[in-house]
Amino acid sequence: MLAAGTSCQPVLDPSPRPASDRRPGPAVVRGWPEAGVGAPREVSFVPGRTLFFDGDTAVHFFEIVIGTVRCCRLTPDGRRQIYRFAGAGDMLGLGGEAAHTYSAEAVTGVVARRHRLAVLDAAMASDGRLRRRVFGALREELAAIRLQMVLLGQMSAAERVAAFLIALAERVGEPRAPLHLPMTRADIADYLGLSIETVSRKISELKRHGVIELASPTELRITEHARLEAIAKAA
Amino acid sequence: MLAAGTSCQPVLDPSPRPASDRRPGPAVVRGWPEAGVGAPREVSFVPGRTLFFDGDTAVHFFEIVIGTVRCCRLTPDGRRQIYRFAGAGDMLGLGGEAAHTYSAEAVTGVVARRHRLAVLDAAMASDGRLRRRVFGALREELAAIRLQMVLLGQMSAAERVAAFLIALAERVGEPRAPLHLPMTRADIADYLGLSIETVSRKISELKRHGVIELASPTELRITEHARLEAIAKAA
DNA sequence: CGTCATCTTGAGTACGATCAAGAGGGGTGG
DNA sequence: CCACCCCTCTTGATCGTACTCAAGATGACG
Repeated sequence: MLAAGTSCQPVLDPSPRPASDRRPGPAVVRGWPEAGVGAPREVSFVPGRTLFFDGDTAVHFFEIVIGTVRCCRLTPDGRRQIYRFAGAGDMLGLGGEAAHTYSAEAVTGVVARRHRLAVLDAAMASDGRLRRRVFGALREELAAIRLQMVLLGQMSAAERVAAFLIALAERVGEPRAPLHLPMTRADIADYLGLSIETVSRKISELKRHGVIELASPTELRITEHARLEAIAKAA
Repeated sequence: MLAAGTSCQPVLDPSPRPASDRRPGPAVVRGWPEAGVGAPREVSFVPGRTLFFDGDTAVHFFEIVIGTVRCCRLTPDGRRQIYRFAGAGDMLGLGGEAAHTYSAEAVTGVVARRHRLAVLDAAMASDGRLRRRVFGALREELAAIRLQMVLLGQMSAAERVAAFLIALAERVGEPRAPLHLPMTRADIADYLGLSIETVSRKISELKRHGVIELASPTELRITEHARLEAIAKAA
């Protein structure tokens, strides 16, 4: 299914496996040395595949090159909280935990650089740039997660959806550019602490009020940026 | 009001100022050198006083010696999310941000060691133990915050309150020991993403069902640990 | 003893969840 | 190529939980 060793592009599996398929499925494309952190390997994942599981012994950390990854936790009774959507440039599993405390799953086709955690500590001693970069990644993750806590604890459904779209648009940079939602409504719901139906309703409302245009469920454009920001008033 | 230089114990101000009093009010008790991170000073804060404000230039980080600190963010329209209650041994403001992204306020009388952030980077290069300790603190903060996101996004009011009490009890260690709540119901509400009334109601329910004993609003004992954990089923 | 802040409890309301049904779209097989 | 299936998304109706508003209880402090 997965043509290994031929391309850096994410190779999409025609029949993506369910997330419950409990095999980390990296296809090693190639590896090369990089200063400071040993020899990273570039690995790719088809949508739905898992980079690592909650509870796995933390051996590697990942640097995403292409694609979107959802970082999530499951409760014993099956509820899921996505606490982060990671994209190109983001680092995963940096905490240095003995075991990962969350699962990381490919939402789209994903290409990532895989580094050994073991060499990180030593490398950080000698390499100030690396140390500051790792610290910067942790800092950004903390800042983002704190914002998300305000969202989950204090904001209404409409505010959450508006804030989500704004954050997504800011990632892309261009405020007028069409926006692609790589994740499903279920993913968005579990990220925002809402039900699928509520997410769908609030998006429909924004469309009905002319704040956004919806070409398809996954393709939209923010037409009234100011109004969207007014709705997501809790910055 | 504050007898500086006389004691390490938190000196409680008889008339605590509101949190809106925008002066960081450390009373320097004494300073001494410590290996690796320059010369920390031991500073104390009366209840309600602020260690640092959201947006302040990050000059110091703090290590709590005594007391409880609430780390929070305010939305433009005045809603508050407390994302962490920090206690003895916890580190605050470690992110290394240019500016703090949250406020830290003393809930009780607080004594803390104040370190300069500027020397941290250099010290971490040479001191592996320090580096791992700082990393460990960041890791723990991330792990705790992720748990809190599951709580905020997925759990019911009853589950949140139960989980909160369990977490508090685990901090103390002794499961049968009487538990002191240093924070008000408003603090708990803003931490759990609930209203004051709901927090009060759920605590009353636990009391009515014999799961906890409530000597006073701030003094309780968990009598039925298993049932409390069953209520907070989403570990 | 009075005042103020916090906490508790009650009544009514509203927001979002749940249950349910139908629409749209992509992929597969006939 | 078309029909069918499945999955996702949308929309509607109803329900329940937690919020809001309101009033009283409790306790600390002057």
